[in-house]
Amino acid sequence: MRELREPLQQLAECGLPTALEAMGERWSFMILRAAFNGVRHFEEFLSEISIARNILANRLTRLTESGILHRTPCPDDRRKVEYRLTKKGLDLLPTMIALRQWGEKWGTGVLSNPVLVDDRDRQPILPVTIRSHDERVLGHMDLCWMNSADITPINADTHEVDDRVRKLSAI
Amino acid sequence: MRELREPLQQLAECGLPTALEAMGERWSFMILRAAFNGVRHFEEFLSEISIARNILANRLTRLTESGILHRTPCPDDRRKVEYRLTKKGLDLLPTMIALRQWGEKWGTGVLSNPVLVDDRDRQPILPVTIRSHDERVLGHMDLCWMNSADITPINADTHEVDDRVRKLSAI
DNA sequence: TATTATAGGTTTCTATTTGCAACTTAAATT
DNA sequence: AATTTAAGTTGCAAATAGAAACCTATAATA
Repeated sequence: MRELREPLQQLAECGLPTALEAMGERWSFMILRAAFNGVRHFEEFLSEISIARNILANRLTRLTESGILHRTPCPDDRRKVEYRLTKKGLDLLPTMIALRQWGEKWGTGVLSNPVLVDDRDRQPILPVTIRSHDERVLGHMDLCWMNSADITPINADTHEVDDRVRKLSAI
Repeated sequence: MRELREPLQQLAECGLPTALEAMGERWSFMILRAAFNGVRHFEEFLSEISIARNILANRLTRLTESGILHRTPCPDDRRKVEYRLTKKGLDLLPTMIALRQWGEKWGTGVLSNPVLVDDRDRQPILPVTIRSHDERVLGHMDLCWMNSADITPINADTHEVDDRVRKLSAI
């Protein structure tokens, strides 16, 4: 980010306000976390999170409206409703993990247990970081803003990393 | 995350509530974004963000109290106060970028410009992802929870990636 | 079949938070 | 000395959050 300041009139146009409109309300991230942990029903959310009924109802509606959750009445028990993460909702996982890791790192030294591991090798995941196109880990001093028109395109096919990322986000 | 559900009683103990306590209020992320873009003074925040004076004052105090911003009276102009990101605040960059990228990807197809690039090669950064200890990009189906006591330690020295990350977060 | 329990809400009312506008205080500029 | 700037504070109205009771449809139980 350095000395280069993002053109400030355009600050309003970035993705952050959009994201906050969907996820900026109180409890939204907690509901999301529960959903990632397999929670699917109203009463289940209610008992996992210490949230008021009406607020939960409101948030679930809003998360559904914004396409983060999908609401389906259960065919087998018609009292029940299933809330499931959509692709859009699942795509919030990096954000959520990043936020959570930050909380763990800087919070009151509660060493978190259990820990998130890669199912394949059972090793803890890395801290979420910002990476250059060739996967180098970047700090905030390594970043700057550029007009997208001024960027020299590189041949993405020669970069299998980009492919992996593209493939992942196309699930 | 798969079928393995995080022990739910322990849901309360993860880093997310901590993080949300500091960053969960309305405007906090917008203030953070402004700070990352070099905004440092009260009136400057006020003109960049469409926030009310009293709310801004309140948020700046709270962000300062939670150690995300550092507040210093300016020596050269003693009316002014400087708010600067601390290390703890800077460490929120991956979270913020992840959130922003999500907003850009799923928001109303406003192709964002300017774009964040690596200062070194002027190429756009990658989408923020979750990675295994050996840098593989992981999706939510690749993750599971494990008791930290049950994890087989690997020799971190043989993994230069971990070193890079460790070095970065030690700035 | 009648009764009770469960699931997923809604309603009502109160407390807290947000937001606007005006005011304040100290320091710098003209 | 008068004005402007910076960083707040105060007072008040509107919006939002939260607790508790209530409601409706369905399912399970006696």
